Amino acid sequence: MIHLEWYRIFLHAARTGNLTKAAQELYITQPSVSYAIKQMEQALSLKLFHRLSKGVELTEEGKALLAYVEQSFALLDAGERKMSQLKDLTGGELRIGASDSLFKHFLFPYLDKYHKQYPEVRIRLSHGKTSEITQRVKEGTVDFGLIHLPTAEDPLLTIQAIMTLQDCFVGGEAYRDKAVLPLTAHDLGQFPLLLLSAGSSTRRFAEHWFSQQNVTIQADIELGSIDLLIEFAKLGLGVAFVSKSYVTQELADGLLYELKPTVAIPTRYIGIAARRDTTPSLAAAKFHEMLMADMPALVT
Amino acid sequence: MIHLEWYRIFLHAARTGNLTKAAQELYITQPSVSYAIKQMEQALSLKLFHRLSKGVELTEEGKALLAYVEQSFALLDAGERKMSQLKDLTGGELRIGASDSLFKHFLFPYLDKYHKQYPEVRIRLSHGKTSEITQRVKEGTVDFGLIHLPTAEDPLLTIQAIMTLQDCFVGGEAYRDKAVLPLTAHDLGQFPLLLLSAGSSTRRFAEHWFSQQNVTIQADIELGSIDLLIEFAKLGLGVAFVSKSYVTQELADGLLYELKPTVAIPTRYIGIAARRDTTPSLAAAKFHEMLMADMPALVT
DNA sequence: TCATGATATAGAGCTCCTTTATGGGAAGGT
DNA sequence: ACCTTCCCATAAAGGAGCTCTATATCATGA
Repeated sequence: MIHLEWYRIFLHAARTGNLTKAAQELYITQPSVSYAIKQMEQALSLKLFHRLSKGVELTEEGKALLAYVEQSFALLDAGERKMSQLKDLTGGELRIGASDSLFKHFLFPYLDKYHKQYPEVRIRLSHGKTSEITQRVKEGTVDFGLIHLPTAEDPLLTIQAIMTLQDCFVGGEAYRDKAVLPLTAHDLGQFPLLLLSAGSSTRRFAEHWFSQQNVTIQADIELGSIDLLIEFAKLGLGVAFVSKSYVTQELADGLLYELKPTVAIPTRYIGIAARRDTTPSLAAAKFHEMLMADMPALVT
Repeated sequence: MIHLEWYRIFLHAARTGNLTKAAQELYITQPSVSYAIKQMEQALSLKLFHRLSKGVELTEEGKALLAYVEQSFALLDAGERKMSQLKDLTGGELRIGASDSLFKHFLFPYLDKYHKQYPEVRIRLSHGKTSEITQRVKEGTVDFGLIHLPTAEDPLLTIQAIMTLQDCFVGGEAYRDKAVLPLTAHDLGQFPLLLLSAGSSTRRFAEHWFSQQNVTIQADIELGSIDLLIEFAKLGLGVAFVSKSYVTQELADGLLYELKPTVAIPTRYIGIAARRDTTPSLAAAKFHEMLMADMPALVT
């Protein structure tokens, strides 16, 4: 078996054509290089160098070997550089999966900040339903997932609540006078409702809230994007069910009005799901750290 | 600095996902593998494996590294296979340079035999003038060269005579009666002469022989190919100056007749030129051996 | 709770790489 | 011719660090 360290010595010797110089480059002594080359030649049972009076020169066989070794070492060097990049986050990638609505309204500012701090880290986002996100976390396809809680326990996952989410009903100018007194679920159900598409956890959550109060609702307008939901509400097309934090600005500006329900909408939690038993990549760990630094302490 | 042997251990560990198995594959103990991986992680200052209860699993960084290491090792393996081929002559190449006329009439049977014995060795031939051949030998572009002697001494070359060459004058049927008695150079110069093109060493040799006897000649027909020279002579177009061994058959068959000169044509030598101080490649050494086995002992 | 199968750690041992010292050959200058 | 210089090979001693044995520790599953 060829001792791999020999290849390094071979490489230097071949490039310099001088065992003494090769030794200097490697910070070892010339006999050491001599010895290594000799070992190598014995192992391969062929001569790699011609010994000339003014140094060494590759034999044809040596030249052939050099071609392979050079390429091989170039790869290893590239690998080590890559590792170094990953280490100091000047490379690598951060892969986050999240429920559709969380990206823009929750994650975006952090991604922006992260990207500014580590511009070399490639950010890959994938969205999907909560079950798809957790699956990707388990597979290792994403570093971690952000999901709405509660979700099913899974022995392979750690799930940690990191943020509260307070939903609310909002309407445009037309609902200004409706916004004074608390409304029953039934009352709210009478308005044209602007809801996220069926399948989203927010939609399920809203339906659940209504159904608990024996109100069956039907979305008048169903959209895939929370932004559009808010825009439509501003235009007065109906009452939207959205997270309060997404419309803080609009409420303050008087573009939207909150319709308070008689029965409080439960607080929801945003959770972060990661694989148990695995250390996240450095890129991911840094992001996690950044996220947590900003979060109020929560009882999980 | 990463000790390269670590990579081998890393590779096995990554592939098996089990340090103990990796150790078995490498015929070392598990703590040895543990130790190596740890060294490596410290050297790169990042974690390469997640330690799970049922083995190890690559981290993202580890996966990235594995890609490089696998490719790199594949190359080294390929290199070792190549060396093995070169060693047992199931690969590699034999590069011979020779003066034009030598290939067909001298070298061909050996090349044929060599190729039959080592069909995997690629044979590359290059022809040119003697000076070009020796130049290629010095550059290492060819393993060795076959040339007509004498040639200039060169400190970088070893030149060894390996075969004698006896030139002669031959003519066709028309010269049958001329072939009885020895002829002077002057007599021979009167015949239409069939000679190799100017520039060839055979041509120079012939001219030299004539001029030493104060005969100035002029080629009536000048050809680049010895075969054509012989054909023309058989057709009776004149007297050709060729090596006797090339026309042995024709002389025996009575297709050509030798015109004996009064002054003997000196014996020439075919020599083999190789670089001094360098061992030939194995492919070349074998050919050289095969060549020499067939040669009569010669005083150089 | 015990057995099993992993990895981590500690400490001793020994391999084999490295070093120092030396020799010899070739090239180049005097 | 002789001396100097440069370079590689060899011998023998020394030691760094890999490897081994033994053991601890932890997780899993029966």
